[in-house]
Amino acid sequence: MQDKQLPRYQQLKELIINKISTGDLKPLERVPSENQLVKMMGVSRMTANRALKELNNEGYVDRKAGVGSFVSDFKVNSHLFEIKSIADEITSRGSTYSSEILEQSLIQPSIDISRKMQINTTTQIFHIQMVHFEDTIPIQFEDRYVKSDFAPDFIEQDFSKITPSAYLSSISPLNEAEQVVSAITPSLSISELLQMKKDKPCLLITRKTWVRKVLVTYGKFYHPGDRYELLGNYGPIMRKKSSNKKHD
Amino acid sequence: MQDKQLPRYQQLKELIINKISTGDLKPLERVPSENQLVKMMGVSRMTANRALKELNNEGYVDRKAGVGSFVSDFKVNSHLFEIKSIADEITSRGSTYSSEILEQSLIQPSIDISRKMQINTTTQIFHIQMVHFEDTIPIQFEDRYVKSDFAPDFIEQDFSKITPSAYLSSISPLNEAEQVVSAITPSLSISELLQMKKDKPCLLITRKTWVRKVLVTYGKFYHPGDRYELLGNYGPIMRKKSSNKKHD
DNA sequence: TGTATTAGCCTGTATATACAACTAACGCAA
DNA sequence: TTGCGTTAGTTGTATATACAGGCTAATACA
Repeated sequence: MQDKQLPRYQQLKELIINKISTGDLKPLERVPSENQLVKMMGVSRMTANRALKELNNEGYVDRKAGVGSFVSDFKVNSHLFEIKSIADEITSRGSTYSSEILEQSLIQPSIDISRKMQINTTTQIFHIQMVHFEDTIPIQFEDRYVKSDFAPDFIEQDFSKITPSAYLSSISPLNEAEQVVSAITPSLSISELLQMKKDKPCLLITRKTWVRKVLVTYGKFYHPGDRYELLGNYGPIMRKKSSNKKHD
Repeated sequence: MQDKQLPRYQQLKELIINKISTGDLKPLERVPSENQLVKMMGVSRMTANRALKELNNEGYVDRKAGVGSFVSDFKVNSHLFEIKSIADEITSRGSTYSSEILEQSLIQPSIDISRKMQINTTTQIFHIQMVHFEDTIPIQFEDRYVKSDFAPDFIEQDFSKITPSAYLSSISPLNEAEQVVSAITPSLSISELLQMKKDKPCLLITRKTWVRKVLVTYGKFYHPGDRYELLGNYGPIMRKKSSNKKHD
């Protein structure tokens, strides 16, 4: 349809993004160097440089002078309101993480959920409900739906060992997300799960994530208001520093 | 101190950022074109291009092929959790905005506030408390402190005509912000101001903003949980489209 | 006067080239 | 074995050049 061809640096970017998305290139693996792209694709080095530099800015790859370019480890992503694993968050505070799984099944979505996930009611999806604890104190109730074709092995995972978030981003880095934050009074069952006193407020995060423009998960995350807050930093210059990861 | 000189494209960027920060270049004003920078600064066009392109990515300037580069209008900023005027937000929904000012004065900060604003208790600062309404329904209680040297005329403003946020960003675009979102049970006085029922939850946003690395405001913004939510979008490709603004 | 063309400036893209700085790995000498 | 210099490959920066395409305003023409 688009008879107008994309610029060459953009073609290079999409080629590499595709290899990452399909798993052809895995996190921490080496990406073709600028000079390799010059030979392989017949472009000038500046064009290859532009493609890799932009992929770096967008968080797809990490680059290091004298070493090379590598597929970035998407565990550290979403610089702003970090959509990271609640388990990492808890352990990085020096606390002990644990969890309790309440439900993990393949279901027929309700009308409401099918609409939110942009599917019809006959398409089965995964559903998980679990509570995350910080030193035995409940810190999040997770109520999540996942497209079954995106993560066909979802049902067999042991989510006491790896969180759904971590598992899903191990399949493919999520490249788009939307979240709505609100303050609610939790239902009785949720307030009990979170061991909250009656009428205490709850921070509710409703989040959708997309991979390659396709919605893959929809989830609600409930946090006790007195035990959790969301932090966000904004500013023009806010590049994350990459940690000292080993490469092959 | 830094005997190592910065790269030239970086020098260009800082030169322009400086002119924007000091007000030498104002929003929507024309920024030197690539060819002008070539002549003025004695760099090649590609170097000037890189500087302007990066300033564009970082949100400092808007560029348009065939037209030029312009200082961006920071009213539409913070692509993610938008820190925008509550009044704009309400009117853009088609509702009527109004407000009620409860306090507007120059005060001696408390120990707590002086620490949060990184000043000593003898430095006087401005304090404002007001309620923002959407069609006569209270939607936000604002409790804000402002450094007096940043906005010396703050006390004389008529904040029923222009919101504090809008006034402050008219003085200088805020280039850095931090906000913490939490869910609380409001105090009795606040729940009355917001016409909330007893024990209903409240979304509290605590925000600090900096201009040129100096903290200028500290504020708490309370929203009725059932009348307000925060939306955030994340993704690698999410450039905002600039509206059809007139340039000189 | 009204309309079409053109000239000129702007950004976007692409190439070829060059040198600097950094890093890992190898080889060689102490 | 240890230590050090060399070397090859990588990214970072910078220049000069070129053409395409978007936009505006001046110009030429009817």
